[in-house]
Amino acid sequence: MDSSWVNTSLDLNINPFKHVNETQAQESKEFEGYSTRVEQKVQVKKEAGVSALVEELNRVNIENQKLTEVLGVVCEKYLTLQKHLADLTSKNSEKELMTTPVISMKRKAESEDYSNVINAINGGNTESSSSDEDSSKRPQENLKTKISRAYFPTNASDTSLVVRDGYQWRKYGQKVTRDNPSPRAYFKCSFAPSCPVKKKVIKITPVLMIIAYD
DNA sequence: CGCATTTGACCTGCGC
DNA sequence: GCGCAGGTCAAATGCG
Repeated sequence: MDSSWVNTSLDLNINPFKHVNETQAQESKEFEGYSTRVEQKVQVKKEAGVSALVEELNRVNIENQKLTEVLGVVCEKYLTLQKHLADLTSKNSEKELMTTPVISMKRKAESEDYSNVINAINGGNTESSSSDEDSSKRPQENLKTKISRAYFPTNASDTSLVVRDGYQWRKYGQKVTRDNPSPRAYFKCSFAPSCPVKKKVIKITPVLMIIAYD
């Protein structure tokens, strides 16, 4: 959205009396012979109404100017954000191009998943956007397993993948994967013996972990 | 001693 | 069908 795309002016008619047409002028001439007393009464009423209308129109006009200014500021901020997003996206694509030859073409789904994570971060989403897309494309898979993700800040010096999220988890495995130098940890819910919930903790940057709940 | 964590082995699924 | 990589299991180990 650009400010040039939208006509921010409300195009308020601040002087409606300009647009009186010729027929109305003729009609007024025809009534010139009427008594002056009636005319004066009507004139007094008209003047009071006109002054009120002009006052109202002035108020609306000022409001219109203020809104135009606010809209201009909003458009400017939007353009700045859009530029920032474009920069981040281009940086990300460069990074992907550099890493693509290293990452095996196998486990394609996993690699795509990881890039979606980065995209989600760039887009400012805390929830992966891919999950929404997948839900429309592959509804049957989502019926089987519902995976949600959360991003968790961590210290760069903290090598443990233990996340205190208020639930009881038992770590049952840890694995180093090719697409990420830092290991990923696998946890099972230990809140109840029959609890089927699992979570996977992956450190995607030194200060950020992604937790995938299954 | 009991529980949680670690870690190497095994299983499973996907791509070629 | 084979090889590879992610996911899981279970014995070993550590800690309170």
